Amino acid sequence: MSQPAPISLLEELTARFAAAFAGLGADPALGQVAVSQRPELGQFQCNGAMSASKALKRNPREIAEAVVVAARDEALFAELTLAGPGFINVRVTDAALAARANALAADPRLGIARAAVPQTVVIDYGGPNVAKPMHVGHLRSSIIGDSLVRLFRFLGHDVKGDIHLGDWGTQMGMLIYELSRLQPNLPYFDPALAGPYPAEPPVTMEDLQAMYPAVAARCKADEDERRAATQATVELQQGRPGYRALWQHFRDLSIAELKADFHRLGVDFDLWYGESDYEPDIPAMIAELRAAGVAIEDAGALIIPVEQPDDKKPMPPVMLLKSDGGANYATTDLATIRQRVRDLHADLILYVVDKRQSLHFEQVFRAARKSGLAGNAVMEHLPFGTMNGADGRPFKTREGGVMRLKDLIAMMTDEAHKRMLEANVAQDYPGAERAAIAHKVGMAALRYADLMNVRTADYVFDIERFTRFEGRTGSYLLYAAVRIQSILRKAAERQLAPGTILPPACDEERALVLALAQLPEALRAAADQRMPHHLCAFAFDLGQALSRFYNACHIMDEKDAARQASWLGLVTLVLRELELLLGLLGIEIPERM
RNA sequence: GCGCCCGUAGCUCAGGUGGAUAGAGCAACGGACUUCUAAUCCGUAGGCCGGAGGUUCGAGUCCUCCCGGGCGCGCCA
Repeated sequence: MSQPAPISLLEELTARFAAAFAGLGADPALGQVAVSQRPELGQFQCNGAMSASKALKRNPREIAEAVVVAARDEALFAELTLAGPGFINVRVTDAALAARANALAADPRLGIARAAVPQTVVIDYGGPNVAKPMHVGHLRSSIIGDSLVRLFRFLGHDVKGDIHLGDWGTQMGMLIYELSRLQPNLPYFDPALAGPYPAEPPVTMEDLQAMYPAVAARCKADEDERRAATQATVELQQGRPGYRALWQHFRDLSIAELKADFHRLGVDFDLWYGESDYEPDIPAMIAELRAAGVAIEDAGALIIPVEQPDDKKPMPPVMLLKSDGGANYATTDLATIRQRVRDLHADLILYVVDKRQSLHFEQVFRAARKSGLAGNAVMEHLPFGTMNGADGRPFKTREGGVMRLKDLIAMMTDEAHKRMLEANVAQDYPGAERAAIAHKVGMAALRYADLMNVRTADYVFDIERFTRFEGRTGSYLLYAAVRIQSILRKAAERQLAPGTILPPACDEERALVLALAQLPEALRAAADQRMPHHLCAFAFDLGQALSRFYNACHIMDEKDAARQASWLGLVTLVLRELELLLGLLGIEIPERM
């Protein structure tokens, strides 16, 4: 029933060398095998002999020789050679490679083990705000988070992706205040009235999006305006019925808009909780924190000190209640952790949030641990860098405003369309199919261009470069997959079926099998580091290995039927890995292009 | 001021726990198409890895200092 966890090729090689090192009395960890940096010398390498030299007080070269003798296995190793001070270079037999490829082909999970101990993982990403248009600042959080959701879920964890909507706090008070100024006669503002209120919202989404920047700017500039907005916020939080009714309208309008935007982007959430959902829990949480002596009064506010003796920097306390009695961002975040641990039974909580908020999360995590409300859950802030324009400043529209996600998606699709026209791609397909392909190409370009960067680094948005059909782009990978699909269709027409994969007969074929065997390491690196760019890099390497093979070996013209069937099996396997990888990146592959 | 992140080819970026000659894409130059979709592939050229010390048999990677850039630092979210 429960099958033994599959072991990757690299793990198998490492196990052999680890045993050999252990046999010499050295640390088995020194047996770590890596893909060779010098392909002309070997496919893999092990450098442990040099490190072992000190502990064993022996010449590294001697150690390497002894390891090679101990590891010897003619079925697995085609070649074990020594070089330099004690490098061990490894080549694997073609028979072993073929066996590995067939094992992958036979495994629905492509050799990827399910987590031995599945965890409940809550991933907090997206984080759009009600009434504010979603802009490119939310883009990275959304697509990185989405990719991590897909990855952790594939690895067998119980994943809950939570949008953590910004639907509470000052911004809502600002909007209510702004509407009271613009339309003071609405029933929501009549203190004598406690409802019922109209079912239809008094404003449209467009109105809200115009109101927010206006009122935010005035609050920033004018003390009185700010006070009025704060007053509205406090009254909302105290439950004034008209304000709650308005808030509900604003929230409903925004969610409808957000769902449409995220759908276009291909991002889904399991949970649509918002900050407001934790609001009722806050008094009880504060009472607990007070009772436990964790929260203390300071200068009229309620705080949790979180500094530690070994801090190298000043660590401000978490502000639970401001001196005006209002709750804060951090308060909501703590209440959220409390709920995720108590009700969702989270083992791991990942926050895909802008790197500028790292101090905030440091404080909140400390407070959550100190107070015990995090239980045993592990919390991690997964910071990401900014998407910049060509000027190196955060990406803006030509007019200098924030780029709305909806417009960005349209831009990407249009640009993809333009490229397709230039390259004469899909021009004879039906218009609806062509449009669908353009959307997929545009989204693939956007997601790949974003995810290929190391998460924490800033990157430059360059739509022309992203949508190119050449090089490290989403389109390149779609093309690789589509070419395989095309071959498999042609083969099916000729009644040719994929067969057992034979030992590779040429360098391109061998390199392709070797690339295929490295899938587990790519997924593991991406998951361990929570860095999807490893998936991007591996997908490109695999695509390139495929293209080389494709150029060198003409499948449909192959005369040897067994070899032809083997090649069909091989490219089927490549397609399955590409489908998995692109799927984890949230990239959809069209039937044809 | 204190703290965090970053500086690698003309441009955009990779570089597990320190390992051999620092890689890729784009751009440049030269090749391979009666195409299983050339959106591809092969080759050439391009580098004092910001600078200076140090640890080590070995440093892009670890430590210290400096230069240059980004960001953050109690009642915003």
